[in-house]
Amino acid sequence: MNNSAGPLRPTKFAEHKLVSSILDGTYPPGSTLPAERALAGELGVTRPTLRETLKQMETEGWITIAHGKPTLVNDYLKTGGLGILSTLTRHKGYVPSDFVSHFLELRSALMPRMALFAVWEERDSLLAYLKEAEGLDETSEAYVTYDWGLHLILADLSGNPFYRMILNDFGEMYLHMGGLYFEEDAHRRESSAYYEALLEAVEAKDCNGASEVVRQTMEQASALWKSMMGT
Amino acid sequence: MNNSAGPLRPTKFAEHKLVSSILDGTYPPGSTLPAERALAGELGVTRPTLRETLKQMETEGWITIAHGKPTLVNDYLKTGGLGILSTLTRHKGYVPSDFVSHFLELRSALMPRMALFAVWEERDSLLAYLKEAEGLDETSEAYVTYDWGLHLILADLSGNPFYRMILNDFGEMYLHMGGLYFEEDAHRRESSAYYEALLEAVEAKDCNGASEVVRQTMEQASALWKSMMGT
DNA sequence: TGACGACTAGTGGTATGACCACTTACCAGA
DNA sequence: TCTGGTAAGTGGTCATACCACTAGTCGTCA
Repeated sequence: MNNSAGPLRPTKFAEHKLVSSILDGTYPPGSTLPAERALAGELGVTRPTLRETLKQMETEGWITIAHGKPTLVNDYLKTGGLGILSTLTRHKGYVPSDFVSHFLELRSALMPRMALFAVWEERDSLLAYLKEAEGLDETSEAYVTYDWGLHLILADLSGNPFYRMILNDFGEMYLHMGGLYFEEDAHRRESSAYYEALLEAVEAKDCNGASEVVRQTMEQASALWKSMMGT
Repeated sequence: MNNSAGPLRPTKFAEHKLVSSILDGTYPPGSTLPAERALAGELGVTRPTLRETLKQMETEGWITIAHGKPTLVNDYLKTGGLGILSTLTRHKGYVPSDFVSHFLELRSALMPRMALFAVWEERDSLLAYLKEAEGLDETSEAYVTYDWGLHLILADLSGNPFYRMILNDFGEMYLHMGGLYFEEDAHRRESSAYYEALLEAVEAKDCNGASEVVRQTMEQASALWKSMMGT
């Protein structure tokens, strides 16, 4: 499993190089990329390969390609969708430091609502999942995986597909960041308590109660993170 | 301006054909696509062109490409991000009918929060924008554009870039659907009242009040739509 | 007989080089 | 001065050959 040292396939290499160049200011937003033939030469790949990469970057919102005109570099935070997140995550170091707190803030708006609908509509699969929480290994990986799975289940059961889609876009970022978060024993214990409280509310068929548990936990996590970074 | 009858460039044609084939069940989720060489032949395009299209569809979450294995068709509602929305919108007829109500539901969760932060942080540009509402032409286009612009401004002023990114993904869909919604005189009048109420709250520096105005309007719009479709 | 390993067909990945189509700006003619 | 064509630059497509990974087959060896 050559994880770190893999020579990178040309198409991946080109993407990585280009995104890096945009992020570090070599090709700042508003500027134009070199012509495809020239750019291909610089990167050491052929034009068809380069174009596959460019098309991908375009659908993610990094650039705008137009026939006859030079390719334009976008202000990705303004014009891009959530799709850029997965790519951004792979470029550690360029992820704005406040992205996590912004995500937590957003999550506070979404999760309580998802929980409300989820518990109301269907509880069986949710109950089954929550009961697995007891046997969790005390490892970071186990907790991130489980925690993210809980997010997804709530999204699915809410009946609104958009919740799931939004989470999908955040997936890579969450698994990456959460991996660090759950290294701490205290954080794992806190989450365990959250799972228990939620289980209790769900068993009591208490929609509003469950939603409230989620809300408090989310707000708390958000506030906790802000205070951690603030100091 | 050949809008409707344009012969469609090969790459666009291929995308449209493939997405249609996935949506109508020709290539159902879980199945595999024909080999690239064969598929290129069927579609009447060359392989490099086909591949550009496939790479785009992959980044949007429609399919999963793996070296050596046949290309897999995903269950886009499960694995895809919000990126598929723009493409989906272009395929009218296949947009699930309840997508609008689901969007309105999601919006109810997001906009009040955005408004709260926006009014708190900065009010000047918001005030300026809200004051433009009076001189709006009584046309559908004018209203959709303005209404969507208000969404974007609130997102930007909230300070959380994710709100803007989410809206960006919904952009095409909103402009399309909203175009129909604002055909009705009653709907335009209702929105006008909303803009006025919001302006009032913002001028009074009343964050919570503004947020509440937004919340009520969003909930009301959501409920209204559901009752319209329910009958 | 069973497990291991090379072989091979099928599929995606990349490379070349040529040509088509759109955009822009420059320049010649009215 | 205005107009229209023309040429250069850029993205879009084509055609074909070859490289690289996967999985199933089949022969070999213990």
